[in-house]
Amino acid sequence: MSLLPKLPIEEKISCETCSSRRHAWFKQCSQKDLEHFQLLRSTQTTLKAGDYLFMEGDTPNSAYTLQEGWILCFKTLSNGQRQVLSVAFSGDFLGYRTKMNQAINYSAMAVTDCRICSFSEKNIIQLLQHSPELIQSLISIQETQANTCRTRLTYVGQAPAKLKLAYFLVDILNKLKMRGVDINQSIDFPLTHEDVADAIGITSVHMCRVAVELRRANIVDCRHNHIRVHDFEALKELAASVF
Amino acid sequence: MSLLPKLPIEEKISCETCSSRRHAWFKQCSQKDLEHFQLLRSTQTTLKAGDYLFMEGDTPNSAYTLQEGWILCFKTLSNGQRQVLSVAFSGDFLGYRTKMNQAINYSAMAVTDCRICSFSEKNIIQLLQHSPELIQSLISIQETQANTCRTRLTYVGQAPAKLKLAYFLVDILNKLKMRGVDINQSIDFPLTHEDVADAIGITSVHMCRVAVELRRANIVDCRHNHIRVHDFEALKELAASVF
DNA sequence: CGGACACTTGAATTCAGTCAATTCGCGTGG
DNA sequence: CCACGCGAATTGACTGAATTCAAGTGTCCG
Repeated sequence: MSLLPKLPIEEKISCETCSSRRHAWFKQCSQKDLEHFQLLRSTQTTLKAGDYLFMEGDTPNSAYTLQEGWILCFKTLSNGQRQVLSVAFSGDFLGYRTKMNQAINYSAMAVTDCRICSFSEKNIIQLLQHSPELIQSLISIQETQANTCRTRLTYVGQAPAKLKLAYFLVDILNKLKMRGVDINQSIDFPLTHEDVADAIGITSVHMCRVAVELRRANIVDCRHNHIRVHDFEALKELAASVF
Repeated sequence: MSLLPKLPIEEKISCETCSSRRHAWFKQCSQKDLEHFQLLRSTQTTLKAGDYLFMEGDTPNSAYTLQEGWILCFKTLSNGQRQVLSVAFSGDFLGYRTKMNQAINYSAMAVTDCRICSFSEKNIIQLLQHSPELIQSLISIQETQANTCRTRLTYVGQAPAKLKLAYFLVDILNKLKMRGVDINQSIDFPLTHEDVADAIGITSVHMCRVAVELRRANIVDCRHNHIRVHDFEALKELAASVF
């Protein structure tokens, strides 16, 4: 069995019942707006683990709301290294550019099977014209993404590896928690040591050493597609010690 | 004499004649809109080198357009280290948040004397309601800032010190060039080695070593408030080799 | 049960950090 | 105009965190 249950090619899910709704672009919409919103949804698709939603240099004419699954956004360097920019979860909005005909400058790859909702440029423009709250929400999403990136830049630039890892994990655990995951038991965690290493700017070998250290300290055990938090308080304390 | 001529406490400059206009939020405004814009400008102020525009944790009720001068945005860590997030120039828009009553999570400090144009939250809201192009422009500004941050994160996380420095300098030189500075001669450069080091995630001692290396290679000489580019092509080539 | 990939570990190396001592350059005040 | 003082830049010696290389071992999944 794969990590997460394969997503059936199922009937389209309505916006109203979509599990990602609480975290998505349209979280503040009224019932009436939601109906309109749904009409302008272009397509609903699935990705298999390993598939790209888009690649650096692509010019996708849509933006995407991730309904279910994990997606990794990253930039690739000329020497083949990656910098993971963000991990996207249910509700996250990806691929939007002010000018959709301009190339996107990072890649997005599914790390698990995913279900995704697409909006064409045309429909996005119509939605934005229709609803001022959606504009507000879009600006707010961009702001959040920028803040996350600034924070990441800060700890990647300045903190030692152990704290980078702690901060990164707390960040992800909080997001999972908000989505109803019980972090007191073993959780599906589809990122490899290498994925995490690329996110916090260290090598996978060093990532492993630091991971071992946190495990031996009985704080958190993170490997083989699972994470088990033994002492969230201690982990949060480590993370908090950065700022 | 100070690095840059002291800014006289002069008469308010009109938006129309403001030197930052070409790079600013309102760069696409019509003549008519510009007049309206100017009416809603709240105040025009000056900062002395070293002054804070705002500090992490503040809740300024205005956003700012930098008219003239250099401003450094940075986050501070608990151990006293800084991560410089961006260097702002003429035309850059600072301090905006979707909810202006929420605290800002980084600081902005003048590194030279600056002239600044403020917009109160109330007036920003009115401007945005008045002009859809301003909304568009705001989203576009946010997008650019996020892209810059993602790029910085990538090279800070993955590149060796020499390439980080090259990329950072090319970035700044390009911005200066866009603002009409002739980069073929010695240029005012008010950042210390320490400022640059904090931007690219290394120590000032190591920054110095790398700076010496680039100088000995006859590529660029950067110290004591001046930068002199000897071989911009070579510098750009170094920077380009990151991605 | 076997193959692939993820993870682990050790040893050697290297890039960058730390500490400390000068030197340099600029602005101030005599 | 020169001397002084201070912050910035430089240098050397040493330390240390993280990388590299290489050889395992463990786990998952078909």
